[in-house]
Amino acid sequence: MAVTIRDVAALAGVHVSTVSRAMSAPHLVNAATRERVMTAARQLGYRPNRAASALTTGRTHNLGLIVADIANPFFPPLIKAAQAYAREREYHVFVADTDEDPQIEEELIGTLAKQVDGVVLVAPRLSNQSIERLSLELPFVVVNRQVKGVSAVLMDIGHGTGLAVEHLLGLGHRRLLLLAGPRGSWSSAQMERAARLALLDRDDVELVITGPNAPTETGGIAAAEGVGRSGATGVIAYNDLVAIGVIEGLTRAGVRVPEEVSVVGVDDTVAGRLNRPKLTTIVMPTPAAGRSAVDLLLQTIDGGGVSAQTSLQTSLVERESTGPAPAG
Amino acid sequence: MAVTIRDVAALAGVHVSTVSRAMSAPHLVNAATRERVMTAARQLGYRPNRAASALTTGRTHNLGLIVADIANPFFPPLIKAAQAYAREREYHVFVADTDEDPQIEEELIGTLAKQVDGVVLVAPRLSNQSIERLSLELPFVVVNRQVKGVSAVLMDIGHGTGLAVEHLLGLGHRRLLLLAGPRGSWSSAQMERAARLALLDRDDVELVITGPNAPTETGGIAAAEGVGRSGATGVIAYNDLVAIGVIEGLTRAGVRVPEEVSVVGVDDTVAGRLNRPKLTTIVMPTPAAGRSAVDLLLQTIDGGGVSAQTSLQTSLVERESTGPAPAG
DNA sequence: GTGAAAGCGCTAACAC
DNA sequence: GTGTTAGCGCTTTCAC
Repeated sequence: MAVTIRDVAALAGVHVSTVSRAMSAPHLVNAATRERVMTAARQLGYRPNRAASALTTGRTHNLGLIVADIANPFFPPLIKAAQAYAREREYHVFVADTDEDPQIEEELIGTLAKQVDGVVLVAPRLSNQSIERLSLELPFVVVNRQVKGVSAVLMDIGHGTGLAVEHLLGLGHRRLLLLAGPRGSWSSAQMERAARLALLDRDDVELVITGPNAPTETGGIAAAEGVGRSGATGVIAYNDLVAIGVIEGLTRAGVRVPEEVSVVGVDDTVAGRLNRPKLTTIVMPTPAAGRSAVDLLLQTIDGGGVSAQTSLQTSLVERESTGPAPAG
Repeated sequence: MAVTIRDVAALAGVHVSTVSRAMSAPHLVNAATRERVMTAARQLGYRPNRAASALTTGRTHNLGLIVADIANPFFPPLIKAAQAYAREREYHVFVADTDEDPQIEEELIGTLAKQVDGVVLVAPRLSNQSIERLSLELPFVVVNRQVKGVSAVLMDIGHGTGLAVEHLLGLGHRRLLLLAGPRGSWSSAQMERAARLALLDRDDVELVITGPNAPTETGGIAAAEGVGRSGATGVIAYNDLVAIGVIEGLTRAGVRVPEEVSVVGVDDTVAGRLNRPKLTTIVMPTPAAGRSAVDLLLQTIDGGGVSAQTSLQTSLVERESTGPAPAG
């Protein structure tokens, strides 16, 4: 086997407990002794076994990060940032994909529980009730979801939606279509609320909301035909993928974007930046969300369970998929 | 704390070792006893502590997966597949990002070592020598890299490159440009070799190779101006991102794709599918690679360290970024 | 300031 | 077939 604390102790000529102290409570040990221990450790290439120390301390120095679909371009920047920040704080992170299945999600939490100090749940598919129950046993942070008593990182998509609505109104659009996301999606609900709110005092503007729509390009293509039927000239899609799909569907049907119909996405993924026309989209601060989630989680862990919330601002980036409403 | 094997033992009225056996070696225990144990376990919601058992068995049931950049669209499908397959086999996976930095990569391996049974290194930036040395201490599988004595999953990019060359020749292109990847990239080297090989007996065709290029859209934009200088009408880029960048750069310079210059990418990422024109690209079987890597790793772990290789076929998908060579 | 000893949750001989 | 015991690598009282 690899080198253990015993080997270090032997080489340094001290007891194992002294080595342990030298590593994790240096002030409790004589400077000279500590030096000898450290030298011995370096010489042997000693690395403490985190799993072993977890057994006594109850701290694994591991985190779980559970997402619905790693391959969905929304998640990778968040995962990357979370993982990078965790590394800075000397934590490792288990990344797991639920394939949008709440049962897998719950199972994953169960099997991960003993090996982590806490879990970040990104846009979970689990019910609030389940999350509340589980959060009694393990610190959680949810991203883009609000659950009583559970720390959360929220990207203020409502604000972004308001921006998108204003943008379209400014371009002269008077008939708007909001393509909702999957049933039960928190952010979709926020978008709907915000869009309604923004139009409350505008009785010259009509808002149509359709859904649920699959959060994918295919979902967007399927939704495209509804655009024509709705008569809307301004469309806000649940996410970039859906927006890209809508544009694709519209283009196939001979409808030009943005000349005849303007489309706004959500997320600001690579996909949207690469699409032609380049997508006007609501920017979700995913890297910041990843960092904040880990930060909050570590606070929750250290702070002994007080829940907190971080709200992150969204913004609108105007590119090529939106333009002036067609005359008439 | 949570429920332990002791609680189960107490409830079932047996010794802890019997519980342990009932869980991991059921055939060694009386059917009736096992039943009682299982019932007790279920009743209490008992979950074995993997970290604790790892202490005695030496098996953590965890894997490490180290990639250069989670946010690069090449990786997520691989990560997703690896993680899903690992879950089926009752393994959890630590995912870590090195930011293309070999030092971080090595450090990560070091800190992960004690907590995993093996590590998958995807397109590592580490030197062969380092990998060989590290592989003495821990089972590894490398993806798209060949290191003596280390199991590997190879995507046969050489074959794909041959296909791309043939495709361009068939379209009448006689002056080809290969945009190499980062220095030290195994797959870039394979591509160069294959391209040269494919043109060995064609002295009517000229091949120019330039590089290294950053494996990003920006790298591609930067490379675009070299295309004009080379006089090439057919370009094979190191990956989709570079291809997209080249097209962007070319377009800005007023060069039309594919009418004047044809561009082939590598990877078949979402990005390429979404790009306009849609990218003709060499398809990398990334999900299969993720699965195979985990499979090989588990074999290596169980089999006690014999190394093996899996080679995965690549193919070419023709879309809109390639076309007949311009006359003249 | 350092050593001795007990114990975290679990497994693996070894008895019986 | 089951209980006893020791021990994995580490931390944490408790003495001295």
